[in-house]
Amino acid sequence: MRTSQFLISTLKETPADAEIISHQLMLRAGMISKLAAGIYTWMPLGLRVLRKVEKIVREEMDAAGAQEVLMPAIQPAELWEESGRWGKFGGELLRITDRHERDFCFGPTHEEVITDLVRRNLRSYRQLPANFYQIQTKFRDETRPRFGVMRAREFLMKDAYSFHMDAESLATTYERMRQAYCNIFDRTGLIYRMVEADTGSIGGRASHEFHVLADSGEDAIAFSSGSDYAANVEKATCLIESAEPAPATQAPGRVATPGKQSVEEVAELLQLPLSSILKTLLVKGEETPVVALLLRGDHELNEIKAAKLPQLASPFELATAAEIKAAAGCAAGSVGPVGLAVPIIADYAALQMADFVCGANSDGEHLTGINWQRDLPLADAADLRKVVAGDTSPDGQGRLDIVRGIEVGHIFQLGETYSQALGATCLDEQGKDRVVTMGCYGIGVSRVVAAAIEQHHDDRGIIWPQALAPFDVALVPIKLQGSEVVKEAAEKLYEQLTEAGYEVLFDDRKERPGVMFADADLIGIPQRIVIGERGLAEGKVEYKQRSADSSEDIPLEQLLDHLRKA
RNA sequence: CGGGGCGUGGCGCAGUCUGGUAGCGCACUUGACUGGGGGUCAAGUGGUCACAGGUUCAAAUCCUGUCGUCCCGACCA
Repeated sequence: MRTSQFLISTLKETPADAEIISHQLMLRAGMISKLAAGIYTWMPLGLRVLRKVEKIVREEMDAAGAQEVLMPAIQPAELWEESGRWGKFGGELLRITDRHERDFCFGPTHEEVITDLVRRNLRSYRQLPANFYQIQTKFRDETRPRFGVMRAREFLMKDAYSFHMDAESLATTYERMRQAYCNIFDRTGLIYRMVEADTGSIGGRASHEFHVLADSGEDAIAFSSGSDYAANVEKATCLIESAEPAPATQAPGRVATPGKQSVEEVAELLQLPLSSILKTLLVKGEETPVVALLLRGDHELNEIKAAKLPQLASPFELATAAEIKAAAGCAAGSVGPVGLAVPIIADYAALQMADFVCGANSDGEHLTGINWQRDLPLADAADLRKVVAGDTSPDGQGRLDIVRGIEVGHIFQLGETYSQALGATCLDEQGKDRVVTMGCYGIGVSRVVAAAIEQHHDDRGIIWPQALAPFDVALVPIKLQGSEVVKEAAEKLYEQLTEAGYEVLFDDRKERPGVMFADADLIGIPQRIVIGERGLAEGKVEYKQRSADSSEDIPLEQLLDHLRKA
C-alpha cells in the first residue's frame, strides 16, 4: 500500500476529550473518527487492525467447531418479552419503533435470537451439541460511554452460543471454548489472565473472564502468587483465618465525634488506624426493614457477596436515611451494633477485632474499647468484604495480588434460562422432548484493539504486536522525488517485499524524513526500512524495529533474510 | 440519573469578567529554498463564535432556555 493512496490522517496534538492513552493514540493515529458520543467510524488504518483481530477469532472459532452465522442487528420486542428482558434490560436497550408502531431493539446481545433460531431449526439430539457464532455490531445505550471504543455504544463483538442435551456436553464444549479463547489471546500477543467470574443474576454453573492487564482497566482482578487462582475482585475470596480476637484491654467508653461521618474522619479525629474501627452499614432486608452489615474499617463491602445473603432484600440496596433514622435513631455515620435491634451479620475479619471503635447510635458519638461477647453478643459470620492485596489465596497457596484488567472476553455456562423461557427443546434418545441447555461466549473485538494499545505504546505512539499490526513493514524512502537512485531502489524493494508476502506501507508522500518517521512511529508499524542515497552508495538500507532503541544497516541482498528472522 | 467543566475554521487554544472590525499555533493550498527525526520564507483557503429567544444603537461577550460533549459518581458488561 502506498501512502499516496491510503488515508494517513495523523494529528500532532492530542484531542482534548480523549482521556486514556489508547483513545488518544487511536485518534492521533487516525484509526477512528468520532461521529457522536460512543459512536465511531473505523478509518482505513483502524479497520485493518480490527480485521486482524477478527481473523484470529474466526480461525480459532472455526477450529473449535463453531459455525459462523450472521444474525440481525434489529430484533423484535416480542422475543424479548418472551425472555422477560424487554422490561428488565433497562435503558441500555436501544429501542426503536417502526412505521407500523411495532417495537424493536438494536441487539445488545443475541441470546433471544439464537435460541429462537434453535427452537425453529433443531429438533433432535442428533443435531446436538451445536455451537454458533457471529462477529457483529452490538448496540448498548451506555449511560456513560467513555474511553473511545473501549466502552462504546456501538461496538464489534464476537458472540457464540452452544446448545446441549445435558450439562456434561455443555461442560465439554465450555472447556473447548476456554481453550480456544486462550489460543486467541495467545495469538494476539497480549498479556492476559483468565479469571473466575461471578455468574451474576442469571445463575449458571461456571463463568470465566479474560482480562488484558493494563493500569487503565476498569476491573480489578485478584490472583495468587502461589497457585493458579485468579478471580475478578467482584468474586474473589480469601482464606478465612479463624483467629480469636485479642483479649480486651480497654474498658468501654464513649467519645464525642461531632460532624464526623466517615470511618476515615473518625479515625483521623481519634488518631487510630482504620483497622481499629468497626464499620456498620444498614441495607434493606428481606424479612426486616433493615439488616446491619459489619466490616473492619479498612475493608470494603463486596456487594456481589452481600447480595447473595438470604436475609437481604433482592436486589441489594442500601437503606435510606429515613430507614436508618428509624432503626438506629441517628444518621448513617454514627450507627453501631451495640444495642442495635436489627439482624446483624459481620464479616469474619470484623469478628476478630478487639478494643474497637464503633458508632453509638447517637448522632456525633462513637463508642470505644468495645469487645465481642463482653459488650455485645457475637454476630452471625459471613464473607462480606472485597479481598485486598496480601490476603491469603483461598486455596491456601500464596498471597493475593490485585491488578487492573480490561475485560475482553467472557465465557459462561448459561444453563436453561433462555431455552426454558423460549421453549427451545429437542427430542432425546427416548423420543422425549427436553429443554436444551446453553453456553455463551463473548469477545469484545473492538475492545481488544484498544486494550492492545493500552498495553503496547510509548511516548512516540503505538507499538503493535506483530499479529495485530495494520502493516508489517514501513518503507521510508529519503528524497524519493529528487533521487532516481532512491526511487528505483525503493520501487524495487516494495515489489520484492510485497511478493514475499509482507504487508508494506510504502511512504511515497513528498514529506520530509522527520514527518515520515514520526508517522510510522505513531501508527506503530513493527518494522521500518529506510532507504536513502547515503546507504545505497554502500548497497545498504537501514532497518529498525519499532520496539528497538536503535537501527542497523543491512546489505540490500540480506534484507529479506533479516526480516524473516526478525 | 446526580454533581462539575467545556462548546470560537479540520485539531489545540486566546478573546467572554469590563459589549464596539473574530485572532494565534498546527494542519491544508501554491511557490521558492531545503532534505536522515514533526524545517524556513512568502503568498493564500477556510469560521452565521453549538442552537433558539431576549436585552442593547451594537452581542462570541450580558440574560433565559435548549442541545451537544467531556469528567466524577451512581448504574452496567
